[in-house]
Amino acid sequence: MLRTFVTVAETGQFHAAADELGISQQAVSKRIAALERHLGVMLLVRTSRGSRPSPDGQVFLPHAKKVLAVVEQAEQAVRPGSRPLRVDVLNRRISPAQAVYRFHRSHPEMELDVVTLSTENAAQAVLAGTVDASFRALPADQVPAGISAERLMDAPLELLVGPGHPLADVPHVRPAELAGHRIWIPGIMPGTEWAAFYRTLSEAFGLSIDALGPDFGPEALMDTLADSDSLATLVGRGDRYLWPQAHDLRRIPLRDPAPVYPHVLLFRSGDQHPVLTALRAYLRTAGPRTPRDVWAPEWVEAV
Amino acid sequence: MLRTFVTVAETGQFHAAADELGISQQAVSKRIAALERHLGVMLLVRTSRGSRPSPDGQVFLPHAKKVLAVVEQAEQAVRPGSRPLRVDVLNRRISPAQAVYRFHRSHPEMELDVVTLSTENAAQAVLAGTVDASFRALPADQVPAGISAERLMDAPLELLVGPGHPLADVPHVRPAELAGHRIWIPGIMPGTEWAAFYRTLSEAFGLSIDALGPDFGPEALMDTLADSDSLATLVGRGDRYLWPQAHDLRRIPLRDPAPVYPHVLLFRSGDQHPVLTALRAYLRTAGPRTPRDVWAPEWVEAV
DNA sequence: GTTGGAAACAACTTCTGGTTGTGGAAGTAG
DNA sequence: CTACTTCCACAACCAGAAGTTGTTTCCAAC
Repeated sequence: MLRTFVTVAETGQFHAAADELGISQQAVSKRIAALERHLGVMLLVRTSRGSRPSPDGQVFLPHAKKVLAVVEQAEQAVRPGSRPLRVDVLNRRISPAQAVYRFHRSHPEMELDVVTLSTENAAQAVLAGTVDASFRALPADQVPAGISAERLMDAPLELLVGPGHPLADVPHVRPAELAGHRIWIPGIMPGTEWAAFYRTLSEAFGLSIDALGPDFGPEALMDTLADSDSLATLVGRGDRYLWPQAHDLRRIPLRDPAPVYPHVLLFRSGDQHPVLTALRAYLRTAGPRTPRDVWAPEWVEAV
Repeated sequence: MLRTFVTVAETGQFHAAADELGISQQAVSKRIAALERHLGVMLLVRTSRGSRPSPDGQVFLPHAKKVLAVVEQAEQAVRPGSRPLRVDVLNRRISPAQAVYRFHRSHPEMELDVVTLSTENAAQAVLAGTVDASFRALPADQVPAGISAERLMDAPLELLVGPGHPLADVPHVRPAELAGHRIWIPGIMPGTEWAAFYRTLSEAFGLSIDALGPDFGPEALMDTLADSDSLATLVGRGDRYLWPQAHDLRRIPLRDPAPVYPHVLLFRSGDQHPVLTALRAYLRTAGPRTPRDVWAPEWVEAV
């Protein structure tokens, strides 16, 4: 209907538009009439030598073209084959996602989309082409054939506590000192490498990490933390949450050693997609540098 | 179809979306299936507890919302009642149109559209509400009741000639000196106040202005001028054409006296539209100032 | 007046897009 | 394990939207 109007406006005649659209002149007439009825205004002034946009039509024409262009973009975004690079992240707040956004802002011409797979098997999705790359912390022996893994970002962990927590005002804390404190990280799906990371971490330092419990979202977690004098959680440096501005929450860096969450980028081996190449290069240089004396699970591939 | 997808994505269930859209669950199912078939990708992953966007769906969702928003804008632009201010100009290149564009750029929040009425009777169109304001050079006695006229911009005329024209290199020229030169201004509709202006001008200074002839557009006129040693035309200072960059055309200001085209803004008396008020205020201050010793037709209302 | 071109109208046909009814898969409670 | 619930897909059916061909009206040009 919009396309019909645009075609008539550009050809100046119903019949020419009908030819171009491959339908009959009468069908064009009906479509235009329906569009005008829908909008409640006349869009075209009919003369004996064709049709020209009325004032309303002149105003509407660029909008109609814009709609068609946006529709085209929408279809392009999911058309298999020539679509933008698609990167999977665990969630959109963690530091790798933020780094991808920064990359996109500094290279606006590089088209890329960020998605969140709910799948456990991200490698399978990468192989199948559902996504082009995925940020994970996959153990080296779990990377299947055909998939490459590059450890691109180590996110140092920080303890997040409310103002009443015993550790609220220390400048930093050693992981071993967290033994006995209750650490709550809701929303971790069992069986994911995320869960494996925290399990390894808790075993290495004798922590009690409660990864279960319902996940009511980060806001609810923040509320709970702010009101509790004993509860704490772990976040990565660079993760983007509303805190600590709201709720007066404190981020306490972990040191000696500094546990890092090893973000690994999975992608199809040999994938030469230019945006993927550029993204990897960007992350190699622009990622937050790892502090000295880090701790990471042994099972993470050392790249 | 897009709205259906967005609704399902936001509610998470076909049935809830169907309720919200006022159709049956089966209809929603069909629509989504048709959309997925059209795009060639799965947009939703169906589980036994609802549906969530697939990676393709996650990418497509913001595009779909964008389409809906743009469609809404398009309808808004022509919806009678609360639509943007609509200003008619003789054509989009002349200085009043350029001034309106400048106003729009400096006040992006002021929504306004520019159209070109092909009607002779712009005042009628303003009264009828087809447009909210119209730039004309209407004689004072032709302004009908209910219409206000404000002379907002005097555009000094300039002679436009090719490099071979006898007047090509003079710094300025008096109108009377143009007697004997052939001046060609194609595309003037007889009976318009534009034609009346040039008729009055030619009578006042004994010029021979050829306002007839086919109008092949400004590019053709420029070509002709550039190649001719005797032809010239008149343009307003501030009119935006591709010249004089292309074709090596020269603009020669007219002086002693300086004829000005008196652009008058017509609008409904008492129209309090804030954008109209702001536009008039802007044009009063930002318009090009009139030089001393101007000439304008007597019949123009002196405001 | 006549002619020719452009768009609208009318009658008919097709098929899209809706409906109701039903079935299957997956979770959930007893 | 079985029964029940929830959620979506499939089938059959039906109305109306949207296409077709044929015809009429309007208007400008000859």
